[in-house]
Amino acid sequence: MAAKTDDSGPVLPPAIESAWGLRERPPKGPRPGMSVPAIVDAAVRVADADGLAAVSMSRVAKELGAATMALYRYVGSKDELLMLMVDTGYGPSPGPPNPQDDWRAGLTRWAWAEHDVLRQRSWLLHVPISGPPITPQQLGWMEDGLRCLDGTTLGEAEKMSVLLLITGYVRNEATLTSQVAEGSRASGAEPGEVMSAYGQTVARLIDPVRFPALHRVLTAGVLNQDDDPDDEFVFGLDRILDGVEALIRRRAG
Amino acid sequence: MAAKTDDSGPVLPPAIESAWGLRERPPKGPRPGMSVPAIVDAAVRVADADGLAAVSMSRVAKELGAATMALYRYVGSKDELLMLMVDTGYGPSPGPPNPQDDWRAGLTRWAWAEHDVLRQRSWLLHVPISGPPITPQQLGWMEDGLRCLDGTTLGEAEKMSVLLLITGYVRNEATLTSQVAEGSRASGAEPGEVMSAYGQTVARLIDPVRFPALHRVLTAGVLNQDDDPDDEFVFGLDRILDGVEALIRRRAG
DNA sequence: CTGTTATGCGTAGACCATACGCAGAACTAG
DNA sequence: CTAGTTCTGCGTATGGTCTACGCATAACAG
Repeated sequence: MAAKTDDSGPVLPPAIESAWGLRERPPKGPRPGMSVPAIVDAAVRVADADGLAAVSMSRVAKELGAATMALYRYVGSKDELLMLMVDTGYGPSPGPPNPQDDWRAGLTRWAWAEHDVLRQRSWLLHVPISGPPITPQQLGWMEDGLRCLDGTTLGEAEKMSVLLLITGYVRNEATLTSQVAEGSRASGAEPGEVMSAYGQTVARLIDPVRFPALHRVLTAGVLNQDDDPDDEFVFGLDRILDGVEALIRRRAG
Repeated sequence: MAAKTDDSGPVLPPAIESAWGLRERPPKGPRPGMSVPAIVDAAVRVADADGLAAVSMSRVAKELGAATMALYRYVGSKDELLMLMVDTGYGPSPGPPNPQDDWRAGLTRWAWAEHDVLRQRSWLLHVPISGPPITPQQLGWMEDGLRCLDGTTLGEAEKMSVLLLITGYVRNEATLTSQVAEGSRASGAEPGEVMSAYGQTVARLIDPVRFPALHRVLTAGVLNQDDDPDDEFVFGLDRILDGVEALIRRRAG
C-alpha cells in the first residue's frame, strides 16, 4: 500500500543525509546562498558565546546576515539543527587507542576526551537528546570506544553496554559540575562558596533526627571542602572500570 | 553594606520554603483560593497525561479552573514550579533499607525504586535540573541511599560519590529506554522494531572499513534482538556495584 | 524563449512566560 | 462602625518563540 519513499530502510532527515554526504544538489534552481555546515557552525558559535538558550532561529539567522525563514530551506526544524549542533559540537572522535594501551587505559583516555569536550561546551548537556546517535562524528566516538575493548573477552552486546555506562557517567558528572559552575556565575560567588552555601542551606532545612545519615555527611564537612572536580571524576570512573575489570576477569575464567 | 534579608544563610525561593512548611499565612488579606500543592499536583497531572512539553502556565491554570496569572501568586516562576514538580513527581523515598539486607541489596532496592519512578514518569527526565536537591522528598531519597552504606568502611564523601554514581546511572538508563519508547510511539512501531530499524539505518550509513568495530557489533545483531530492558539495567548496575564492592574491600584492608 | 524547479524570505498565526496594575476581599486599629 | 492596610485574583500587554504558507525571483533544461 504505502509507496517506498526510499530504496532501503526508514527515511532519514534531509540534513542528516547531507551530513553523511548523501545528497547531491539538484541541477535546477538558484545557487544556495548558504550551506548546512555554515548554519550549524553559526549556531554552535552562538551556543558557545551565550549558551543554548540563546540559540533561536532568528538569532542564528542574524549571525549569518540572513532572514529567519531562510534557514528552513536547509534544516527541517530546530530539533534537526540541534542534532547537527551536537554532532559538530562534540567534534572529531579522539581517535583509536594507542596500540600499547590496554583496554583500561584506552577507555580512560576515551572518557577524558568526552569529559574535556563537555567541560568546554557545557551547552551540549542541555540539548534534549531525542534518540540514538546517527550522525557521523557521534558514530565515530562509538567506534573508537568499541575499539578499546577489542582484545577483551566481552561479547559485542556487553561492549556496547560498557560504553553506554561510561558515556552516561561522563555526561552525568559533567552535568553536576556545570550546574555548580553556572550557579556560581549566577550568584557571583566562588565555586567553592556555592557548595558550602548549599551545605548550609541543607543543614538549616533538615531535622537531624529524621535525616541522620545526611546530617552526618554535612557535619563531616563533605560539602564545605572544595575538592578538585577532577578527583571526583576519576573516583567514579575508576569505580566503573573496576566493575568492568571484574566482569572481564570473570569472563576470562 | 548589604542588609540581611534572612536571619541565616542564603535566600530560598518562597515556594521551597512553603514546601518545608516554613511559611505561615499572613493574617491580612483575602483567603488564598488555591495552594502550592494543588498547583503542583495539577501540573504533575498534566505532565503525566500529555508530557512535560504540555505543561504551560496557562494549561495548568486551566486544569485548576483559574486564570493564568493567578498562579504567580504562589509560584515565583515556571522553573520554581518545575522544581516542585520534580519533588512530588519522585514521591516519597523508598524508605530505609531492610535490616537484614547488606549494603548491596539495599542499594539495589534503592536503584530499582528510582528506576520504577522514572519508568512511570519519564517526564522527570526532561526537566532541566538546575541545581542540587533542596526539596524535602529529594533529600529523603538521599537519606535512604546513605543509610544503605551505613555499616561500610567508606568515608562520608565516598558514600556521596557512590550515590551520585548510581543515581546518574539510573537516570541515564531510563533516558535511553524512554527515548526508544517515545520513538516507537511516534512511529507507531513496536519497541523492538525501533531498535532494529536503527540498526539497519546505521548499517546503511557506515563504511565497514572506517567503522570496523561498529560494523562487527551490527553484524552480531546486537541491535536486532530486543532484549529485556531490565536485563540491560541490571547489567550496568551490577558493574557499578562490583566496582563499589572492590573499593569497600580495599578500604577494609 | 519557455517551462520547471529551487531559493530567499516576508507575512502571519499560534503559542509561550511574565511585568504591571487595578478591583476588591479580609483583616486590624481606632 | 469606619478607615486603613495588605494581600488575592486576574485582565491586559509586551516581547519572545517556532514555523506554515505563499510569492517573487534566479537558474537551469529543452
